[in-house]
Amino acid sequence: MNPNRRFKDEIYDQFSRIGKAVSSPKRLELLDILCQGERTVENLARETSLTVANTSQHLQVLKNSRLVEQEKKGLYVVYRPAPMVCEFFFSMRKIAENRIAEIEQIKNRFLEGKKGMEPVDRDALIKRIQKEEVTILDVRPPEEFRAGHISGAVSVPLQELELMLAKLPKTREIVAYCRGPYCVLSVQAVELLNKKGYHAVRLEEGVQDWRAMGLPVASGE
Amino acid sequence: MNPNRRFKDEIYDQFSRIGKAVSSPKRLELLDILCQGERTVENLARETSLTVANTSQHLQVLKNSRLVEQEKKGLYVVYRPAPMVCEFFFSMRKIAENRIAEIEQIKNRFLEGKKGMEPVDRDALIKRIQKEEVTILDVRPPEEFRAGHISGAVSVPLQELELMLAKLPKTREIVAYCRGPYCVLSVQAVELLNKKGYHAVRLEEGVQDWRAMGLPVASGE
DNA sequence: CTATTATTCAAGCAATTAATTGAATAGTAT
DNA sequence: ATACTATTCAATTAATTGCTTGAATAATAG
Repeated sequence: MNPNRRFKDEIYDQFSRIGKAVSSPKRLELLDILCQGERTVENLARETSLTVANTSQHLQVLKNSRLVEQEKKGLYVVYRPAPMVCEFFFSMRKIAENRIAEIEQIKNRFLEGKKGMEPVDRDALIKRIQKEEVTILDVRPPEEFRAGHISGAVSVPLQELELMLAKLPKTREIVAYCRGPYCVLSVQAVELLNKKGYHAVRLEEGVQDWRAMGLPVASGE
Repeated sequence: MNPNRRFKDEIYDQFSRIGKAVSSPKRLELLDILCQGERTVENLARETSLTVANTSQHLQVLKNSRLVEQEKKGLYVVYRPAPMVCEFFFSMRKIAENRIAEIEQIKNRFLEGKKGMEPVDRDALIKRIQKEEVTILDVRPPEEFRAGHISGAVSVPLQELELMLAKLPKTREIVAYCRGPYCVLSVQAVELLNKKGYHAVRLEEGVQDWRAMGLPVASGE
């Protein structure tokens, strides 16, 4: 074959390794989770409703296309996204949200009929958060809160929310957030809170979006 | 199934439409070419060494994932990238170049033994270009030159290079460029020029990269 | 050493995809 | 109308991929 043609075929073949890695919905979900912080295989399997073997296979694919890195820590293998990968994932997500109308529809259908999920005036909400006029709940697992959270937020993992209810103010408005627009933890939190008589709304943005907007993020504690 | 799980599956399934679109080497090549300017199916088929039917099918896939748009112009159908798609493609290319070592190897193997292709001091070359100490040749097809080219460059499509040789200065250094690092037009141009006794080198960057570096780009003429 | 746990490997099946071929459609020119 | 050209459609084949299952490996604890 023509060497020029061969060169191009070889080059685009290499590029397509990245594309193949992100052509599977489950691998995208894995990447999304990994962008919140490193995880073990088992943890990822639980989050994605995959078998452990299947999760491991998907992670091998991601590793072979250099999108994730792994590190053995004792009995566990911890995976984390490679540099630049999260930015790439977000640009892909953004293009999907902007150009694929079905995504908005799926979101609306899912949130339909749920209280506190109506699209709020985002900028107004963010202003109130900044002025500390509301209580902000980070309902993700505690490791994720530690890895980075919205400044001023309180860590109340969804699982513990019911037990912690007593400590929350009934009069003050509550804003719950989790990993971003496709994470349902905050949806469940807001549902529960409203059922119990609190005034709660959901913030769609996750920590990444928050940071990307230039707003303050804290970590640790 | 659990409605939360269903929601996630549906969402990531939509995201994966973008990934599936860019998981094929040929579709990536098509996108790369389209980012240089709109094209007809036939033209794309010729550039990619695909059959017309096959090209059309790939373009349908890209259209269904909303990465390209089409417009019927008389007998022809003209395709062009959708908004944000080229930025996305470039970020994908960048991640591939940075993380997949094979790409550099393939490039080196291809350029090995060719004169004028040795990696030059890029910044020094760009300075000389800006100071107009060298002649810059844009060896892409004329439509692409018209759609946008490096300021000060002269359009000499590769096909016409041999005929235009007489008009080129033998003493002054010549810099040839085309679509970017994976376009071989400039490689062929530099090879020909050096064989004929000119002093020619290749600029790896394409117009997009040039613009991205904040350097002046012109169009028309 | 043995048992336990986390992860990976290997084989097999069902579903999806890329490329090929030949036919169909839609504009244009005569 | 008829001929011609660019593009798309439809059917087929070969190759690839995702998931499941059960076994293998590796680190740790008793």
